[in-house]
Amino acid sequence: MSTDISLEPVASLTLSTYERLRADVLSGYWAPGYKLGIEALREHYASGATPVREALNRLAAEGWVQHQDQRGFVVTPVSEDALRELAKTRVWVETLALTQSMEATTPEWEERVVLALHRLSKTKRSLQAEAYVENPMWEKLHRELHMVLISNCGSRWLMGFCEQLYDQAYRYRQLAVKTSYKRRQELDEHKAVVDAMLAGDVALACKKLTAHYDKTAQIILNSGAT
Amino acid sequence: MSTDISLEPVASLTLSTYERLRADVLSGYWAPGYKLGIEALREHYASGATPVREALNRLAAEGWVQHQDQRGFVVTPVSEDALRELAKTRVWVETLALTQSMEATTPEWEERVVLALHRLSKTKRSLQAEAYVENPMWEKLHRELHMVLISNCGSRWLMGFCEQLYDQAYRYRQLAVKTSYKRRQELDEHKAVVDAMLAGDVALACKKLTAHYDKTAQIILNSGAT
DNA sequence: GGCTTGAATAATATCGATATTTTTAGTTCT
DNA sequence: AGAACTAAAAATATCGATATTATTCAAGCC
Repeated sequence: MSTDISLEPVASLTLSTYERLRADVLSGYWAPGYKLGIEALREHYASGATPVREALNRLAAEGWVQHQDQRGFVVTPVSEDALRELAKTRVWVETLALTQSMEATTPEWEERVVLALHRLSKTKRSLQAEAYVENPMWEKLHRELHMVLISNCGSRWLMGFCEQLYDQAYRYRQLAVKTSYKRRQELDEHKAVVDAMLAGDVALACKKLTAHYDKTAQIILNSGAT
Repeated sequence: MSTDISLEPVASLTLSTYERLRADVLSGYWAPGYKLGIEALREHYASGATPVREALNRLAAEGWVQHQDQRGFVVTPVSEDALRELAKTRVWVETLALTQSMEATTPEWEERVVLALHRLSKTKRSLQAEAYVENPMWEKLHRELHMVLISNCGSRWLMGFCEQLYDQAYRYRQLAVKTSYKRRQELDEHKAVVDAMLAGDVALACKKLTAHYDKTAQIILNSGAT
């Protein structure tokens, strides 16, 4: 099954449909290239045509789905080239954001980073030891760490771009995980970035961050998921 | 009046409504903070509630309007701080894109840049000599030049971000123009960027581009439009 | 007088039905 | 057979009407 129904009072059907649909595209539940028929979605999410349509329009603007005029919506396809481009862009934009964050460093920000790393280090990547089973808490804290790292850059635009790129990369990660899950010492990689950041070494921090992303991209490419 | 009705066959009402609405927000026809009531828009654009709603959802995802749940849509407000943040981000992201473009330079790209600058130089900024009257052709070619300059960066994401920031800045320019129009030697500034680019001097090109944007932001801030 | 309460009002969000358009499938002609 | 055309079927886009939810404004209460 796909997403669960949240128990909290739902503000509007459009929003709820949007959020669930988005989550299902990110997780790979709706595969890249899949034709998202209005009627099918309406039924799947127990919603109406209007909310589904509005959700799809928002997702189209964000690049998660593509809209072919008069021919409906499809989940944005993936490709090796697209992944390489994404990874490249991510390195550029996020090192930029990290650099700016570090140049405006404050004790308060450093503490937030340290805390985020600590929390992540206390959390298991997989819910099971034998096989990989996504741990939502780990995912949440991982995203959190990356966002906190750039949160001091002073530009909401830049943070938004990083967020977008992070989520796009997450979809690729999800697709790869379905094929093969490679163990790796992610904590060390994160720690290297944070250490360099605490030392005030911008170049080293960017280098470590770049290495982290390059490795991620490489693993996904090798998995052959695309 | 706001936007003209295009004579070409319109693909879908949603798309047409989206495009006209977007143009009207960009031009400042709908002022920042203005409440965009569904019924009013439906009537203004001779469209239905569904197309209007879908257009607004797309614009919300792009940051042109804000959606308050169950309370409709408003045009995203402007502020001095927001403009400063926008200008700062633009400098960061576009110098990044320009740098990457230059590092991957090709004769073919250089020719496209030279051509874009030439065309812009042949076009008047204002349709009238005495007073400022926007020249749509100049606006088109100006945007074109900036886009061509970064078009060689190798990342659609990055180009998309620059486009978004460019259009956001355009709205601020439009608002400022309504207050006061300052003459300036824009062509020289553009030429300086292109010359540095042709000389292969990345640092200088970025410096000139930064100066260009800083000046633009300063003029808008001084106009007191925000 | 200021604050809360409660219709009346206005707007948004959503649904069900309809008009278009695209796709599919079948049929005919070369 | 293969191409081209046509009719039927399916899907999208759009409309008009309804249900819900905020907002307004006036009356009652402390």
